[in-house]
Amino acid sequence: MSGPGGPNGPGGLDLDMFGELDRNAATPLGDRLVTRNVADQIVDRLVTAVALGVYVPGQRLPAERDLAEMLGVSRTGVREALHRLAEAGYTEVRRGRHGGSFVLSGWGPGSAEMVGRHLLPNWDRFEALFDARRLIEPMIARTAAERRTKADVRDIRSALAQYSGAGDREGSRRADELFHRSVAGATHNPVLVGLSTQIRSRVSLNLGAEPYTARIRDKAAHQHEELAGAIEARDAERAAGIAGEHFVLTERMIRDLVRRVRKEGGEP
Amino acid sequence: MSGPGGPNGPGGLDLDMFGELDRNAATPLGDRLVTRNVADQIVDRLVTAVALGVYVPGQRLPAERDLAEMLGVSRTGVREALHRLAEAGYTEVRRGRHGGSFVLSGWGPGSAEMVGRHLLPNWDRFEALFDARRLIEPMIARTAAERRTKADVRDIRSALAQYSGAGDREGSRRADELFHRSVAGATHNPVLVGLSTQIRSRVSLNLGAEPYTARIRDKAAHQHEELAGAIEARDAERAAGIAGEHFVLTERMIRDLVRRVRKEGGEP
DNA sequence: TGTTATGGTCATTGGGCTAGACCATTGACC
DNA sequence: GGTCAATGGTCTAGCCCAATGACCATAACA
Repeated sequence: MSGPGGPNGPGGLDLDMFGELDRNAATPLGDRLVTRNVADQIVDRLVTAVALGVYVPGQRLPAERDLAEMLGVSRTGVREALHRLAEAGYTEVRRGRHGGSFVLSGWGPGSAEMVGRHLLPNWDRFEALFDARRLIEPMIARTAAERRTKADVRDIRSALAQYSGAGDREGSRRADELFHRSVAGATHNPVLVGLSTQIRSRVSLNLGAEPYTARIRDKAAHQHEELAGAIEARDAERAAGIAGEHFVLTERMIRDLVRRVRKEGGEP
Repeated sequence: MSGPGGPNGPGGLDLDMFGELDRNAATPLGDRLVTRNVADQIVDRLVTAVALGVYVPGQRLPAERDLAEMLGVSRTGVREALHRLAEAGYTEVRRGRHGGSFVLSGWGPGSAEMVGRHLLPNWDRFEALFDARRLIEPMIARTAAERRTKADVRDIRSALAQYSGAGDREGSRRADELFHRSVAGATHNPVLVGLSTQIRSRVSLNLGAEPYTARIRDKAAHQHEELAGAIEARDAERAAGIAGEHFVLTERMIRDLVRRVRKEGGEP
């Protein structure tokens, strides 16, 4: 990925979003250590959040001081990150009361620019993550169906209700997270819960995926219902099947998106 | 050992179940940023390498200057890491020519003391880890059987031969690691390879090493052969079944060991 | 028109890491 | 027995990043 002065230009964004994922493959101790800049990491997360649809064009990002506190980092680092975003053309900075960094139109989820810069350069890695998720999540769903207690069912149902009642995007996101976590929780295995959480958070945080549109949301809601039903009925295989479909849903969306951009923009 | 983030570094999937489970859940931007210490990262890598049998008891780790160059880091950081290892009792540092950091032996799993002091207090953790392994490894074996290429088969066979030729316990351990890694490698998914590796290293880390007797070794060797055969034959279900049995084998051994010690020593 | 929430700027401080030199110790080899 | 090369042990100078904290500038709202 473009080093300093690479294809993105001197002020460009260099998004290394995977760190040492496949480090174990080569030498016994792995590659050289990389200590990532604070600002780099923040840029990474913000760009991803925009790609995710967490922040849509026109929307304001959290204030510098807030971001600093949220991320447990000084305002200095946050400022540098926000400025890089602005220089790269992702955002516009306004001063004064109710000012802040605003996502520019044209840079939302699905923008060709976003895909070209964020997704294509790491496509192999995305494939691996998707692939792993497609294998692991159904396994977790199957196990959940086999082991669930009444209390688990209550938790899952409650998350489901919260998903239905969620009004905005952020609410949906939270409820979705809660739902999947409660499913994983039904395995009664903290290792699996952690694993599932991490995979989901990496697919979304590292990936710029899972855009929220109304249609997707409805379909996802339906699958959630079905998955909950299968788990409640202790129908392990059906639960696994539904989980598989569920995660293929967003995966396919992203594939379509990438394919479209590849055609338009030509091969990089 | 192995501080927050686990031995795989910030990019790897982390199986640590004692971290806050809801860290990534709520906030759309994810966890608080952590800039990991250089020394921490080196410690993690070294501990993992030892746990995986890359360096066996009695063996010398690379010299400070070499490690520094290998990892692209200054000698200062390497020194701190090595000293922490020594303080933690993993290694012993010798000076002079042909000196260095040497892996210590003596934290093997056979001793009742080891069981009482380390195994019992974390028993829940083991249960979860074993449980997860019992689910994940068969899945990996299944996937490997479906995807293996001729080259994969060659790798697996080669590891198998090395296992047969291994004379001592450490040699077996290395060959075992190599075998399982090559099986995971046949999935052609770096995420799965990392996951499998991490599970193995976690088990070893908590255990010192897996129990080892001639009988177990032979049985394991036999299962390895069978697993290799199933993968070569692309018999996914059989591969999964064998993998399941295989990991149940050592699991049962450890349970027996613990039960014995519990009886002798009384409940802690 | 003041208040307030925001970004803009600055100086200071501390920590972590690098780079390099030099010392101390040991064992192998001649 | 001496020599020497490889190794850990120590120290210093310096850099860069990040944190801290204060203050300024600006714009919108009441």
